[in-house]
Amino acid sequence: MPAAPDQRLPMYQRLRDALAERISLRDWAPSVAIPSEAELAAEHRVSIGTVRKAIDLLVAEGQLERFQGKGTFVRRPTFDTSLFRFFRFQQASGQRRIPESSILKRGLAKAPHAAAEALGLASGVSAIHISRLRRLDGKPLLVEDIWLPEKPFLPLLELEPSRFGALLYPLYETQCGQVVASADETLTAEAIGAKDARLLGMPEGAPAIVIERLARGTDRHPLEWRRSRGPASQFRYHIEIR
Amino acid sequence: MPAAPDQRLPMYQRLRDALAERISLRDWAPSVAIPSEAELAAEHRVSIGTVRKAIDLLVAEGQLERFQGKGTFVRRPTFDTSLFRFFRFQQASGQRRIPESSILKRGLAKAPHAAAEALGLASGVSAIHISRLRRLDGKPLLVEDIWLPEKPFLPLLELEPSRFGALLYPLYETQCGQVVASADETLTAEAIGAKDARLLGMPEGAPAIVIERLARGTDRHPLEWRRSRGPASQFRYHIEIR
DNA sequence: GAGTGGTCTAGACCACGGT
DNA sequence: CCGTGGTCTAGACCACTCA
Repeated sequence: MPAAPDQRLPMYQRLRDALAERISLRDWAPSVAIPSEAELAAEHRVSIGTVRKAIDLLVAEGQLERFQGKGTFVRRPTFDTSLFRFFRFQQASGQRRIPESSILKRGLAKAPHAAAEALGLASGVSAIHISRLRRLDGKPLLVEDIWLPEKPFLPLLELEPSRFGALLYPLYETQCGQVVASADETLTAEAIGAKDARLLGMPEGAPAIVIERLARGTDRHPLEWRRSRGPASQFRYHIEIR
Repeated sequence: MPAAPDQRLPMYQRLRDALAERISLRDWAPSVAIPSEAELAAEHRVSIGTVRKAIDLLVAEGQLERFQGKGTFVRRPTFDTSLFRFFRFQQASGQRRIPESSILKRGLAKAPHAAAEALGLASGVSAIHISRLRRLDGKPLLVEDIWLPEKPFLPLLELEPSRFGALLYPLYETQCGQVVASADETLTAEAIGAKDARLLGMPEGAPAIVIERLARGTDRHPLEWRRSRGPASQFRYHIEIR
């Protein structure tokens, strides 16, 4: 997989690639600093400035984090750029809140086309399906359908539903050894169906924001696909153009 | 306006601010290179590395563009990160296309609350209103309501409607001397109203993507506020999370 | 105080664009 | 050919964290 480093590439690019590979191989735990800039410079026979430039790239990509005086660390994604962030949960008092979650369904089922394709499964193959409703202060916010490949995620089928907390990704890590390292999200809007409308307490046919997420592991292989729906009236997404 | 440079700030930050101010004062035309790194280094009595770091920041912000061998140039925003980009115009054959535009209305009117607030106008004050329908290959895509402060934009009221092309920003520049340098966009979705539904050829109450844009001049003062609506079925927005 | 990243310098040579 | 930005070096000193 790791292609031979192209000698025509600048040194700092090759160094970036070398470091990126060690990150994806999980050579360095996120809690302990990677080797210092001086050590990396000596190890790779380059000057410290070149190391800094390679690390600059990885920091810009969000793969590393620097802390002055402490060191440089492998970064875990915080999902603070997720589109979900733009559902404004009424009492928008500033700080982030995690909605509670109740499992509506959990089992094996034939994956729908979109899920199978995103996960790279043969069409018609069965996969783990989790359906849940997320609420904030009891008020329904999102309905989610989550699809996972059977292989590494089987333990989830045996876990007591009460042990599913508000967040699934820590569960993937502790129960299945899978770390979510990145994700792709797609936003669309559509008229809400009768069933989801009932769950969300909104009129049938009212506009809903639909967010699809494909979560990937450290090697960028697909881990989880989910589709979430929530009332469009509570959603505002903002960007700046320069 | 330009605060006294804080001596505690790193040199490259102060230099960035100095360059940013010259950009916003339009000292440098976008078509001619700004002074070379060596010249800026000499002028500000710093090393070339410090100049490079200051320019790095402005390039990352999208204010400058570098071309090896040619020089560094002031960048005009291309709006290629605009949310509008994610309306998929049927034959998505890759390259960008600019929808045609027909003016539905043009005149002075009392600005609605959202427009007045965004533009910093006293509520109830009258402003220039342009309403238009945008099509691609004859197929309606977007309805737009555009609001402009009377002051610099009066020439637009006297311009023959036939001279409004597909793009307004070049007109703002040639007719009113106003350059759009940045913008904020907000995305929501709502059920389409009867009138817009008719214009867009979609069923009343169907979900529509609503994009509001506040365009700003070089000094970041608000120039134009617009609200655009289009069928949600043709919209897909994608981001990556790391 | 030892070790980390953050800032800054003053050079060298390379790659590219235009003359 | 010259001038531009791109890469790379080998140092210096500062600011911060932690023992």
